[in-house]
Amino acid sequence: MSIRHGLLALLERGARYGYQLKNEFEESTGGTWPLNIGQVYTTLNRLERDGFVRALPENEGGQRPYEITDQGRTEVALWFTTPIERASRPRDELAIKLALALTTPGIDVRSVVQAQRTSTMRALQEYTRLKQTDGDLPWRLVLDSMIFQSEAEIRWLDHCESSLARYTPAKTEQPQEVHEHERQRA
Amino acid sequence: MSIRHGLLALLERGARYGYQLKNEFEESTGGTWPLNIGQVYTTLNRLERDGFVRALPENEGGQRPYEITDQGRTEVALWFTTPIERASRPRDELAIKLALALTTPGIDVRSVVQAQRTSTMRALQEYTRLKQTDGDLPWRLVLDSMIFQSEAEIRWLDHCESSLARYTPAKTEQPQEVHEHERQRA
DNA sequence: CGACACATGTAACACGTTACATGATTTG
DNA sequence: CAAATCATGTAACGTGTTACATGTGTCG
Repeated sequence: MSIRHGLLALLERGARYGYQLKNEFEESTGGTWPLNIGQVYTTLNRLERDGFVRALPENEGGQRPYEITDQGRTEVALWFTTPIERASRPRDELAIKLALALTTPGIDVRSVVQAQRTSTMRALQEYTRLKQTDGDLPWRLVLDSMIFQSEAEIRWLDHCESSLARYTPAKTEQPQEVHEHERQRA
Repeated sequence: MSIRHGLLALLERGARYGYQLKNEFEESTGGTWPLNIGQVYTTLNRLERDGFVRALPENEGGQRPYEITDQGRTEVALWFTTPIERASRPRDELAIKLALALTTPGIDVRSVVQAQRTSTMRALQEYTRLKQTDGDLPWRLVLDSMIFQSEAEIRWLDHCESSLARYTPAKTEQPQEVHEHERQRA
């Protein structure tokens, strides 16, 4: 529902037409999440269907602006004041993947973890590099969000690895060739 | 694509039928992400359509197990070895919300941030409480993931607030004797 | 003129959600 | 017997993605 509400929030600043909405949406997050223009028009139709926006007559430039309705304003206000619960967010694919990797035979969880960490660290470096660039406050905060999330992910991956080490006897990590795998568990 | 790949990974352990898959999927993440049973059957149909699984004949118990195909095995392996990029994840609704709140007139960003923090901290407490309970490793790691993410979110929210303070002159920070309900909007 | 940005829209499709319909088996 | 659990499936709908079709205006 981010696009729906996002566009609605943009319309609260005044009437806008599709192309404008796409640009302002992308600008406000520094192009972090590109928005397909087609999506804008379908979303606007749905918003109109639900009574949150109203299409204005086509203007001189051949543009078709939309304006927000009172119902739309209520909806935006509700969106802003209602916190986002973790349970209502999409399933965390990475967590699912690792959880399943643990119990899938023939999968080396450690290499899964390591490949992910390498990728995430590269992303983190790119975000940090981008931070040197200057931009407006909204964009910088979005970027910071990515950074905080990446850091948390790396920490979690490290944590997974050490939890793993505690549960499964290390294979051939270093030259410690103890035959741990013979050990039995109660 | 988490369900699709999740079910496929479960099928790599052996043939399973729908109901079984639902249960194993939920168990492996400790019920963090409940899975609608209807979704399982539609997903199985799509997986079959795409050649990743094969329906087996109905057995004595009236169950209809599916088995993974070679193509399916390749797909699972690819899933496990390919890191998940941040760009390929769903848009971060919270980041979008805050970015837009900053430039939406009449929205008090600070209260948005605070409401979210309160909610997130409550969730974090609940996760921490759950950690006392015992469960298997996959579930504990999923829980840890939620904890790490919540902590990162709180850190980010704090960071947003202090960035905000640097940009907009603080209003009435300490003595909150203002009757909030009297406040007018431009 | 040709390329590019501006601007609107549709169609087909993917995944996911909810609700509904149906029946068998187990258990208090 | 009634209720709960097990088990399969379908229908309707929602958001989001991609690709396509179309047209105007501008600028080198």
